Amino acid sequence: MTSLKPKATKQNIAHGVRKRLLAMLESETFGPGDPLPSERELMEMFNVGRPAVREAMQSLQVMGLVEIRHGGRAKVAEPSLGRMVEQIGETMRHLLATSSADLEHLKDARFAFEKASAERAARRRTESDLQRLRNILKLQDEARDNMSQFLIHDREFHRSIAAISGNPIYTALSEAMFSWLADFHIDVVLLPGREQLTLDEHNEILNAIEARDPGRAAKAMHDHLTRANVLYHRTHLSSPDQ
Amino acid sequence: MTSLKPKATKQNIAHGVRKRLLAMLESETFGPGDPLPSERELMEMFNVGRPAVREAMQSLQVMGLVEIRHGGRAKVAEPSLGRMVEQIGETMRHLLATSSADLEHLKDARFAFEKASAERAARRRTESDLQRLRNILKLQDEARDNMSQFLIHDREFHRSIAAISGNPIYTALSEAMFSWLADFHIDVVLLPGREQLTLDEHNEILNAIEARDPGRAAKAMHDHLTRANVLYHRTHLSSPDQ
DNA sequence: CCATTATACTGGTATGACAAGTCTCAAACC
DNA sequence: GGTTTGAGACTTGTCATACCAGTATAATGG
Repeated sequence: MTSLKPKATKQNIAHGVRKRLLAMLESETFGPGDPLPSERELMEMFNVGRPAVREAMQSLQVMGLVEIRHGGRAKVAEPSLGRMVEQIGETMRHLLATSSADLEHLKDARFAFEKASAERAARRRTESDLQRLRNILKLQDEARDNMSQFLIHDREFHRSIAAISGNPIYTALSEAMFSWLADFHIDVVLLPGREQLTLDEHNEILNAIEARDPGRAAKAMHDHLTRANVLYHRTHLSSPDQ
Repeated sequence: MTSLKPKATKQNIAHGVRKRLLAMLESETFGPGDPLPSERELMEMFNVGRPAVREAMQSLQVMGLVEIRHGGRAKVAEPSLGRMVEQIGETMRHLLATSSADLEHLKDARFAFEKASAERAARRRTESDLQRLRNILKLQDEARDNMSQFLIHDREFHRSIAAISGNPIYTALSEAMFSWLADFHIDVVLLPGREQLTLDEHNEILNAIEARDPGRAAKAMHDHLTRANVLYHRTHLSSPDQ
């Protein structure tokens, strides 16, 4: 018997079961919403114990590929970027909680991303896009006395700019970065008493996008985020910015 | 009957256990490398059964926060971006396998990311950075007859450009996007017989970075990726499935 | 002293039992 | 007839137990 085994026993049984289940999900036999076989059926199907099946299913749930409900059969979930973001959200929260350096890196990455997003929006925006942005800004203006509501519209403004790209990855990333940073009370853009400044900057971004001027849009976004970040540091840390 | 519940009930016991374990990991009592209590100890500690403990630990392993070895105690892992990428790698693979549209979106996002990366590299590059890039290009040139080796150096070239940013998020994302796309035989940049073209384009990117010309670097990167993508489409359109 | 082995750990898996939630469908009610 | 309700048969959730399979460590023999 040759000792050349390219596969051997990968890690554990559950891992093998997950692979087979993944193959099933990628085949044509299962589509989003379809119910999966019960755990008992699967353990007979794969000749493994229930723990192995449960572990594999649990793993698939964490991956966002199936939806498990107590008492009912698991259903095939529709793969979505939003679910993936949810998947790594808690991990990211833990990472940021234990490493303040990574928090700065994430803020920096968001800068670059939002700038690219604004540039792209300035190139691709349609009339309806502008209409939506204007509406959001109007709602945000009306909510300037309601901090939490004001923040919701702020988030929506950035999200919509990302959405104009037409690439759902942009939207998901915008949404994700915002919520990750918000978890750490870094509202990125907002400070009490500065609502008017935020609104003015948003307006400048909107004008640049309306004018189809990518460079101006990028600069407006950059100034917007930089100003907020500097203010944040001065207020919370009193430490100079790079 | 008014049913106003602030979602106090946990999903399941394992979820609660995971939360308590997470709190332990974020406290000062545990640092990277420290061994965790055994499953038996944890089930006594939390007054739950072993499945609940196992499920929670499994979840933490998927999140990349602990390392579980058969026969030994679990250890606290050092949180890292690389591990997070690994975490969502398989999910991403599945997502791309079931949605060809998202594949295009990912390629598009990579374009924008690599452009921003090149811009930033042109602004921040040091002499040692240039030295490293030149060395990689030299190795890639020498490996032009070895396709797999050629590709490794290609990957390293892009990774190094991202690394110049000084932000590990850039590096991790560059690595991740490259490997995700590579899984689908989209080598993004490489086609047999076009090695010299790839080398020339890499050289132009390097020159732009050396000249500290962000715009030129971005354009060079854009042309590089666009050319590769167009070639890819043309090749696969005219040839049957492979 | 070092290498080897025996043993007491650890996690991995299987099984059975029961609790708790969900679904189905037929009986009961209006 | 149409709607509600509730019993029963599913399902997953959890636990307890036992045993298998690796690992680490102490005891043992050179």
